[in-house]
Amino acid sequence: MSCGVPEQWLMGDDTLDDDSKSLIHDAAGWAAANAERAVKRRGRKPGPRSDGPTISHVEAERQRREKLNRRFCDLRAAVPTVSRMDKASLLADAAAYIAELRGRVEQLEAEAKQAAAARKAGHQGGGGGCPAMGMEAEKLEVRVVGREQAAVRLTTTASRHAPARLMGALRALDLPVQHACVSRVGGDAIVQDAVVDVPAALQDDGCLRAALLHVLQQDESG
Amino acid sequence: MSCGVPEQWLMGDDTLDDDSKSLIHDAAGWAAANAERAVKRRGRKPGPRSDGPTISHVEAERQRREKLNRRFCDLRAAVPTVSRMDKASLLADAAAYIAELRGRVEQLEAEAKQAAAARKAGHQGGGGGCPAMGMEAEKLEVRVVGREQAAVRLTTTASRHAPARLMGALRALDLPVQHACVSRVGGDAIVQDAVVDVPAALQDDGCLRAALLHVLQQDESG
DNA sequence: GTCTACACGTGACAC
DNA sequence: TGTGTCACGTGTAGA
Repeated sequence: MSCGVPEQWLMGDDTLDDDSKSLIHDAAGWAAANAERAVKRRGRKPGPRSDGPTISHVEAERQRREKLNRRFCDLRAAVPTVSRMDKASLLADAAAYIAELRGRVEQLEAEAKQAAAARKAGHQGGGGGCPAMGMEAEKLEVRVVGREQAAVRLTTTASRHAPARLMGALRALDLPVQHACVSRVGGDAIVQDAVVDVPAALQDDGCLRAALLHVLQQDESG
Repeated sequence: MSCGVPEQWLMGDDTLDDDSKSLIHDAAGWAAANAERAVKRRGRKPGPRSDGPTISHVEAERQRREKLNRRFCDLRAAVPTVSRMDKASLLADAAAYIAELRGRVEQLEAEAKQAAAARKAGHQGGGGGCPAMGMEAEKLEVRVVGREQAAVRLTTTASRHAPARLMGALRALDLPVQHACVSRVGGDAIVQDAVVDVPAALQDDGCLRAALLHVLQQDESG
């Protein structure tokens, strides 16, 4: 098996099939197993015994010890941080590792929850279906310039993803962006300047601005 | 202490201060402790012994057993899923619990890495998912700069509304835009430069680029 | 030599 | 009833 123990644990029962079901209850079988166990035998000697009903008890206890040691081996394989090859230290390390893992799970789950909450926020307008919420801090300026182009400036203070909103609105109106510049000032204020192509039907400041505002109000998410 | 064991574990050493440092090496102290230990004494009888140098060995072994049982108690407290009050079962449950925790940590970390890329469009198309159409004329460069920011450059030639796509992708990944600049050159080629905030989980060039590409591929419309 | 850790056989419970 | 688990004292091996 060789689970990494120094040279002990899982005593010399190498020839005994470790099926954990091979119960040897007759004296002959136990004697054979005991003879093969002679190598690297630690504990007390068998001593003078009168073979009675206790011999099955001895074997049962032996198998119990084997099972326990096997479990120790498994646990040792499951714990990556093993300070010493000691049984007691292994138990302590296992408990510490479990605590560490649980802490990491807790932190990761909290992060996931927070991220999900932050992402879901805004999509569900908190105070009723008024789509104009948050527009108080927005200002949209539009000026048609030249023959088929317009300059657009959107200033926001409470829109985490205002760039996506403006670009999405321009796409919704099919206004190709010729140039754009986004700057965040002071953490939450965002100034966006853009130059877009404008079809003939929208070459009016008020008309274009109304169309853009209408589309912007459809997308209040962040 | 009462860590939840049935009525055993932490044998009748109730009067012995469990400081794990009270070494009783003199015969009188051991005799007193042994007398108080008389209640609920399991194991073998003392038998006819000639009080010699073994008495300290007995006490040392006793303290080792106590320490081991204490560790068992601690481990039991750390494992929430205890099937049986058995020592071997506790070891197996601890190993299983560690495996479960590790699996959860792995999954959560993977989820955190992927951020909310899967939130935009819920599982579209079961066929492997190679929507590389139209991507030949696109190039995305990502470089994490500074502590929590990244520079992104998207160059496109066949995407009429590439600005909306990039900003939408940045919103989908919840990457706030600090600065951005869009320039159209020659009619259909568009160069976009942006500086975005990046959470700790995505502060890796390859990881961030993969996430952005994945989201960009969801939005091939124009 | 001491000290630490372990396996063993064994008596005693408990179900 | 036995069957399973535990604590105990002990012998032993390594540092």
